[in-house]
Amino acid sequence: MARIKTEKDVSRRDIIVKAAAELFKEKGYKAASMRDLAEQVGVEAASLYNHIKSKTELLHDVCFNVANRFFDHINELEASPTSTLEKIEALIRFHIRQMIENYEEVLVSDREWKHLSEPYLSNFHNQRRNYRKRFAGLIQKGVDEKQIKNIDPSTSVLIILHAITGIDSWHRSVKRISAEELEENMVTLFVEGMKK
Amino acid sequence: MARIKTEKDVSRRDIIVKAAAELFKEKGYKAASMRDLAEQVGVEAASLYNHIKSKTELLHDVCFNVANRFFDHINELEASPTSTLEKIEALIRFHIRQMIENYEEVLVSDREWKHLSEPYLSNFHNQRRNYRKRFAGLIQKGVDEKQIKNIDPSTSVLIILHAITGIDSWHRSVKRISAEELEENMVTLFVEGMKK
DNA sequence: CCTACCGATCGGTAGG
DNA sequence: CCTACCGATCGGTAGG
Repeated sequence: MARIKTEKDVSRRDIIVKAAAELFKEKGYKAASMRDLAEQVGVEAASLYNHIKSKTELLHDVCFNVANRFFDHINELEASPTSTLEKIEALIRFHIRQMIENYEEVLVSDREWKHLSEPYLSNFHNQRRNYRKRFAGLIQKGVDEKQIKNIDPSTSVLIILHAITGIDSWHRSVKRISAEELEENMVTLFVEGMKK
Repeated sequence: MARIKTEKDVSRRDIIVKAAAELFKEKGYKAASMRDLAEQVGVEAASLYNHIKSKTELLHDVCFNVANRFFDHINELEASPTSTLEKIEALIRFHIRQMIENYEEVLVSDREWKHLSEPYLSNFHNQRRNYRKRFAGLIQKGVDEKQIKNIDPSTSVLIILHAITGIDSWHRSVKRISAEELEENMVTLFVEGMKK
């Protein structure tokens, strides 16, 4: 008789993936051991394998969850009837919010994806380049429309994306400014900095 | 009879440290093995230990070399008779140039320092916080002098520093813009973005 | 600088 | 979900 997946199976797995994201973020993928993860979840290391296939599968899940979220957003955005500058601002705001609400997964996806194994490694790498190319395309359009200073689009994308991942320390900051303030601070620095 | 260090000893060690920086940058500290490093240097793994004490010592060397360079610079800068805005711009330009000329060491120092062991870990961590506090202090001063928009200084420092480390991909970029263009692009985005 | 080898730790499996 | 355990790989040492 085939085993039927209960809801408990699903949520148990989700707990493991979430804990893995935290652990990978804190220690890095290689330095985080399955025994660490098991301890955090409250089981023996061997028991994890009733819910997952491998350590690399955990990394895969985190990376592609994040990637899919960003792709869904940029697909929607490109189809929307807004101005180029509005699209760029929306893209920046989405990245900031993802970092605020979801920073562990986002950081793991950003920093640890190189530890993926093939064919997922190439796949992820290509998606990443595609996304950045589309982002740069929007900035190029803004330059062409003379709404944005004459800056190099792909460099700007790199700078902006890395700047946003930089706010991870904000989470641990003692005298925290609010998420709203943070977002406005960043948009000021970038969008105003780019505008003609 | 005590062994006397010849010049060849010194340069051999330097070669190992340099190769370690490249390897740590490429694979991450944990994923880079001493056997990888030995292969790159062209000896057996055991032979490395005639020149170094441990793997962690290599990381220590890279991290503190970089940290010292930045500290020397900010010390000199703070003592110089220039305006606040000039100091901030000089600081940004120094970071950019370090990334362009020296990016492997800088990136390892930035990304892998958490794998240092005590007491160096705490030491490095404190230095890092001190440096950023002084950088934020300069921005605060710029705000007080009404030369800079009313942004949160410590958030701005985070954003700026991460943005600059973001240009590491620029090294691998196909249609490279020049280092000078890159620097001007970044200064445009930041300094202009901050100015009132 | 090499050969030989160590104890520890890793991801993962067998079997219940 | 656990106990018991595997082969591989790690950083590092001994001895020459």
